[in-house]
Amino acid sequence: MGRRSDHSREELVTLAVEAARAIMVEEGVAQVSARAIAKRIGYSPGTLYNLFENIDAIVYQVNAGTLRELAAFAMAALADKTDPLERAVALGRAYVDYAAEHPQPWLAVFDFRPAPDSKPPPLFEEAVALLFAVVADCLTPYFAAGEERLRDAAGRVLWSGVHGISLLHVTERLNQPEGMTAADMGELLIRNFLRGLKAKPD
Amino acid sequence: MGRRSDHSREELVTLAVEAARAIMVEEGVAQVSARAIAKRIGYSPGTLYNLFENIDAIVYQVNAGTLRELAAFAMAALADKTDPLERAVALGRAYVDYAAEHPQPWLAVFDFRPAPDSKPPPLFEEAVALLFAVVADCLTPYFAAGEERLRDAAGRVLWSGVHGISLLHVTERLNQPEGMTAADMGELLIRNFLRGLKAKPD
DNA sequence: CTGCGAATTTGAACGGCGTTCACCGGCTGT
DNA sequence: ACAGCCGGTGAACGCCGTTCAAATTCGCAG
Repeated sequence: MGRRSDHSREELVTLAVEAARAIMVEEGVAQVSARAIAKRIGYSPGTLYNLFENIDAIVYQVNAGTLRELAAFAMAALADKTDPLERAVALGRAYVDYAAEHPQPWLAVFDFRPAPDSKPPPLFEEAVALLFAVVADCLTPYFAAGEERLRDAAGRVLWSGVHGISLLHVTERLNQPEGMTAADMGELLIRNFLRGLKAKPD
Repeated sequence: MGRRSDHSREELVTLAVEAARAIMVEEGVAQVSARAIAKRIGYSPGTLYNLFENIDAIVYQVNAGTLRELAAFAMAALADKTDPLERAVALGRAYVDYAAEHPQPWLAVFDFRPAPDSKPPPLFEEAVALLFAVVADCLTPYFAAGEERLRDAAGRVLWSGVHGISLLHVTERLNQPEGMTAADMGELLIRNFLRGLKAKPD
């Protein structure tokens, strides 16, 4: 064949990314391959290399969408909450719930490990920075003025902790006691950690 | 060639697992391949399939060793501690430090995802159960008799949290503030969480 | 409407992966 | 000494990512 132009370049990019996401959801990130995507969109593998530098670039696009969706989901969960503690709890629950509902895309985001020489993708920096703004906001009441560094550290700790719970849950290694969901575990972490912060002057 | 017998079957297994570990340490788990292992030990790839069902089985053996080493390292860190809080902190530090010092093998343990249909490997259950015995022990003073379920949940939460910190640290996404190590973050988590537990009757 | 250059798609090809298995040769028991 | 078995071999299969010369179609100038 030759030139076809039944799709514009942009449409093709969208098609490819959507196909990749579909494969990811249905079969896991490991099954996302150039040949599999090409077959789905009715083009040949070579075409993908006119649109993307490599397959990782496609996965990266999918991951970007996943992070955007996660952020939107988390923000929606905060919409009606004003109390800092309740906001923190809701944020944690949203994080764990999103991961549980979209395990493959969520895992793909964190399984993506750029080669050590390649530039670090701005994705995490951005998305996580956004999340941290909210977390830091929830934590502000727990710290005196001038303690922003400590507050930010606490925010990172809290996020890391909830992330760990999510990860072990999604990979089926959390083994939470029956009657308790992964989100409950996250809430346990957040409430006790923050209660510990408040009790700090001991 | 034909039969060689310059190594017994057991020696061959050991050689293969050691070679796999060496590749893992030097180049990451992704570079561990049948051909690479075979080349290192001076045999052909086919030989490995007389010894192991597949390559995952070799990685699994390496991971088993890693978990044993991690457990030993953690236990050693506890040897001179008696106070439950200090034991918990020391355990967390040991976990984070071990991961930081052996990033590739440690990552390989958690990157290993058995196919959903295959039997879940007893490795994690075992190793983590051992770790939990220690964690639960540290947490006992924080719970009344009859609250063992809650205590165990708290133990899992704490481990998950420290694990998350380790993971994000090793994959360079923790972004801790300067002057603060990943182990410090773990300690922050543990101390505040446990202080929160103690303060529970609020 | 014709023809041609440019743009785009293709798919064979390369080297690598896990895995299989028919073959072959050295070891061992007789 | 010799047969037979054990176990190592490596070519082969079907995947993977990636490249690129060739083929084809599009759009435009004349």
